[in-house]
Amino acid sequence: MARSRPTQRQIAEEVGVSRTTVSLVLNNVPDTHIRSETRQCILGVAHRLNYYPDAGARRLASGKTCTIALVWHRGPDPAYRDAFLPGLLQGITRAARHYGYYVLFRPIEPDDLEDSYVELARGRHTDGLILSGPRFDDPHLPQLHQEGFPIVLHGQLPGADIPSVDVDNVRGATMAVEHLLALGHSRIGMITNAPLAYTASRLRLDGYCQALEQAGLFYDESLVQYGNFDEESGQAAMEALLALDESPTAIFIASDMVAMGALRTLREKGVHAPEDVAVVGFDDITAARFITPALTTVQVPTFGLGWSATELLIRIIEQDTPNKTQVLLDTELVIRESCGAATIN
Amino acid sequence: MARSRPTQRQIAEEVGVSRTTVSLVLNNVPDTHIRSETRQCILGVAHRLNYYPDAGARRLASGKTCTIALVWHRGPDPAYRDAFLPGLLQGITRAARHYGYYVLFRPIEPDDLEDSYVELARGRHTDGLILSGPRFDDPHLPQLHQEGFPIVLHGQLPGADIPSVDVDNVRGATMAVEHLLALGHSRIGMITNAPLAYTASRLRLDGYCQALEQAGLFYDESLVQYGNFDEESGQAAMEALLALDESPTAIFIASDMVAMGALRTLREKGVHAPEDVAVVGFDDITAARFITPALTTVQVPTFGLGWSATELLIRIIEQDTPNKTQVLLDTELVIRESCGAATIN
DNA sequence: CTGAAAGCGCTTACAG
DNA sequence: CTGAAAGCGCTTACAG
Repeated sequence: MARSRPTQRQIAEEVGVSRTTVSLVLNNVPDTHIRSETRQCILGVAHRLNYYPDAGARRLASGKTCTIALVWHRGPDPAYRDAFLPGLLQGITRAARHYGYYVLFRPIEPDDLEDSYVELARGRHTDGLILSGPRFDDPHLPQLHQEGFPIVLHGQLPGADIPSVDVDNVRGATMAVEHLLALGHSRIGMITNAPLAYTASRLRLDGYCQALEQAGLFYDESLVQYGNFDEESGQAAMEALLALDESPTAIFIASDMVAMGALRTLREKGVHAPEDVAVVGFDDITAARFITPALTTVQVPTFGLGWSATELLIRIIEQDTPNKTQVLLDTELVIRESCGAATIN
Repeated sequence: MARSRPTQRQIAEEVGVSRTTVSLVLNNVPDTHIRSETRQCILGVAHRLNYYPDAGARRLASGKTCTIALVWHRGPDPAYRDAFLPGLLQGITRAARHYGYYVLFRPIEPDDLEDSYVELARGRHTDGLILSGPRFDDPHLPQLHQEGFPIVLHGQLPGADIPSVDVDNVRGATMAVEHLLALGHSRIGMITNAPLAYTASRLRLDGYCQALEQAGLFYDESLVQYGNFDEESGQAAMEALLALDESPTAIFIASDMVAMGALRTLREKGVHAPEDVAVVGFDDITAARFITPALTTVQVPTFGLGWSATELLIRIIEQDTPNKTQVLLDTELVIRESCGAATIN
């Protein structure tokens, strides 16, 4: 890039007009009546010169970066979270583009310094942050929020009033269990997606309980096992459920990744799904439709989460904060083979 | 961010020193001997004031953005390409961070204007581009490259001398086929990952041919079917192979996604893998290890591709261009169940 | 309808 | 060892 790029000054000189006018025209500033000829002329020269405004200069002068950042906590199980990344990122970048923003991507590894994203805000690299996978023990998050820096969480931080976008975990879980109930099951087990310290995990368990209660069934603690993001945890949990005196006829597994392990165990033990036990997962990862039996699951709207988070963030940035800054998105039940619904009809 | 942020000027005034000195100290400019006390004092005040340099101002003054962009062509089958995104992005962001760069993410939808990434370069949003999934018919790519704008391709553009990083598709395919040969197969079919217009597709077919030739086997056109990124194409291709008078005893499928369809067809037809037909895939998508039988496949080093592309790009940006600007990364064969190797021993 | 001018917060020769 | 000064390329009141 040795050759010097065209500037507004050059255009101004060539057209014989002030730089102000050039800036006004190029930015299409409203309420500024420039003679149509002048306007056309400026636009023409800009185009001929192949002019693009310098991002750095514009940022400095305007005080806006027109950039948002996605801060991506990889979390305890990177592979699990990676399953959501493409959809989320697409939702974010599409919305950002739609509103004229750029997207900076900043992953935070588990062992990264926790403040590694603070400079993005403080150093004015970005006008706002989407923080995916917020940590309880992150001291900078509440502080930045307090100072008025625009932040939207993907996920939730209980007790904090920070704007957030998340999937409606309770309803998703309820839906899954209601589906199993509707198929005639009354002894329904559950494997959580993770330890209950994780908000999503707690909420999905709540949904399970609510659905049972609604159906007039009692909560049986022995039917609940705890997953831990990965396949192995699913295998262990499923083994425990199969070892019960009276094992469940249906199981809601609050994570497809965990369900992969559970299904493996069923296969190894010669227990058939859905004939011997019906299974419904959660997340709808890619593998869900390739596994045998194809997994009935609760689909997380990753694109929608990204889009909503971005829209919310941009409204906050542009001082148009909506009343409701805690958004929950609905899930959809994707019926495949593992629940037995297809076989029944 | 109403409250005004601290600036170098403020630090300078507080310490009683010029702004030049502050800048020098804060940037740790070498060969500039500032008195140690002054230095400490400046650093101290900067820290106390919670000073972070303004990114926009710095960009404007220095002419560097310290940012690279990943331009991500979603391609004809977004779902397929999404499988590589997390790994690639992680490689890129890790390397970028290591060298002090930020990463802008810019997806290009199939129907986007082709020039949608040009402004990133021309408007000085970034010091260089990684372009994943380059298009033949993209007129801006050669032009930007010609002008000396730093670009590294992820993938290849035959005939262009643009720096690029790619997986060694030929060797990967050869390795897969050699594995099947070593298991005693001599009638080995192939399903391509995509039409041959795609470079990777062509190269993987080449690798297949080379391995056969090396083994003294003849290329039998009827054993080669053409996939098209997705499951459905895999089903169709597999059906065609099964319909042959003498169907192959082993099949190399140059895409795991396509292999998912092929395996489905086998299952439906009651043909067992690996007993009746051995299968080896390519890519190692997440589903490969969850499917039954678990898919033996050629693993694409997504992280490594991202890291290498970034390193190469940054060397080019920093005028330290290596001699070799076309990089091919090795693959690794991941042996699972579908090839029968595990069963044999 | 358009222009002269200040200013955004840095970096970087240049001078001492 | 340190400072005065110019300049990066924009935007934006303000004035006419």
